[in-house]
Amino acid sequence: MKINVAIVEDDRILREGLQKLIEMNPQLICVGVFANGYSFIEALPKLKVDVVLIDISMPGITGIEVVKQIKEKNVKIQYLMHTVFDDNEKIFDALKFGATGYLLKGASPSEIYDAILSIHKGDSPMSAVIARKVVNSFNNAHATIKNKEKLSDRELEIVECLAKGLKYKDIAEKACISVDTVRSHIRHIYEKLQVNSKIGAINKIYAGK
Amino acid sequence: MKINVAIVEDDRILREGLQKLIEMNPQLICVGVFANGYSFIEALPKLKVDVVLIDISMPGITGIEVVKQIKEKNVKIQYLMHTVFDDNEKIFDALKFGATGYLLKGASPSEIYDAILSIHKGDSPMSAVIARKVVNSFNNAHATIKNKEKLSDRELEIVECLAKGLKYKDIAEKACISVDTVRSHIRHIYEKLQVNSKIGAINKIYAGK
DNA sequence: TATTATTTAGCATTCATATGCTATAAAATA
DNA sequence: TATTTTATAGCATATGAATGCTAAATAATA
Repeated sequence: MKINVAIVEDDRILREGLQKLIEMNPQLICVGVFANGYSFIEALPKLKVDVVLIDISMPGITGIEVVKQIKEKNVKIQYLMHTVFDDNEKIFDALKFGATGYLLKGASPSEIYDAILSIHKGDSPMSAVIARKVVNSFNNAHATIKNKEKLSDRELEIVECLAKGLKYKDIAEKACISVDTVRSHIRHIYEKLQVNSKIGAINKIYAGK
Repeated sequence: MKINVAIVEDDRILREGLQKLIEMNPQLICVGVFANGYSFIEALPKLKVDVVLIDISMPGITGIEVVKQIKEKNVKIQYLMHTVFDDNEKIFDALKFGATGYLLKGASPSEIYDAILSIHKGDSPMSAVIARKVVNSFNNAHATIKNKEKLSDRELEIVECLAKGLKYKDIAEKACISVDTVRSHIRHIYEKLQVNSKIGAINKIYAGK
């Protein structure tokens, strides 16, 4: 089964280069080439696309906006964001909206082929440079784990309930204990974590992201 | 400058294979080979290590535990986790404790070399399969962004304060408005997000991670 | 221009939370 | 065995938060 690929790229040279590259590979079909987000979104209803290779930042509607708008209607299309590695925040925004792969500008033909096949398989091709940016978003998890260790199992269970927004009464029912016992647990939790509110405790346990 | 590499791997065949591979590369120095986490932790004080290639799951103390224990003392060492791709939760745990790269078992010599050089450069080498697991942890961000869009700038500002654990009085001071106005904003926020508590609102705006 | 959204502000009331103090049995640990 | 941690429970009180109702000026939008 061949993979249907669309290209969205404002730079003419790059766009045509990518098109030729896709057309040269017998496993891929180039189903559309677009110079901007508008024309792609417009053409989409008539298009059968598996993978979109899209420039992350284009004049007018950006690649991120395209992902955002289309993901709401069509979840299956995979977006391989074409980017330069110092696009920091944009890289995260695209991820949040449902992009699943990154291709650095300047990638070799074989890297481009690999990335398209990989993303179509359900993986997330991305360079180590970009992966590091993603990995770093896990960095402060270390402190929160140390706080987690301060609490007993039962206490952690209570904090989980707090994080879900349950009231003391709800927690009492769920845990089959009295409201006063919930209070007691929470008192201990606050002491251990050195906080004095539900949100304070939650932030110590599930901080950052 | 050569890169000092340590190997921690319980499987003898694999361990010796990796050792030979490292020793064959003139850019790398194998400063230690260990059959388990204990002996590595014990030897560490006398060792000058840049990159540790470590099996994620070993009998006794696991690779994850090793990362966890050592990261607290020595932040600079980079951990390249050696793993099979269906190790799902372990992969996340290692990330949280400070591992920054993944090497699949069965990787080719050149992939191993690339990964070591890459992680030492400050990037995060990992296969597309593993990257996808990481990327998927961003999946529910979409819903939260849509909720964010429902709020005005001022309201978002208030929610941020709530998330930090500020009280109404604190928020009023910080925003230079009256406590009643804070109340008013929060009332509107709750209506828009269809919630009835601070934590409910926070979860709608900063959900999941 | 008419309507809606935003930002500001007030007051009263009920409900929820935080905290001070106490207490007991079981379990884990020194 | 002695001590500490954990899980349970109670009561009283002060503080904080949620909600019901109102209102008015400005900004944005239909």
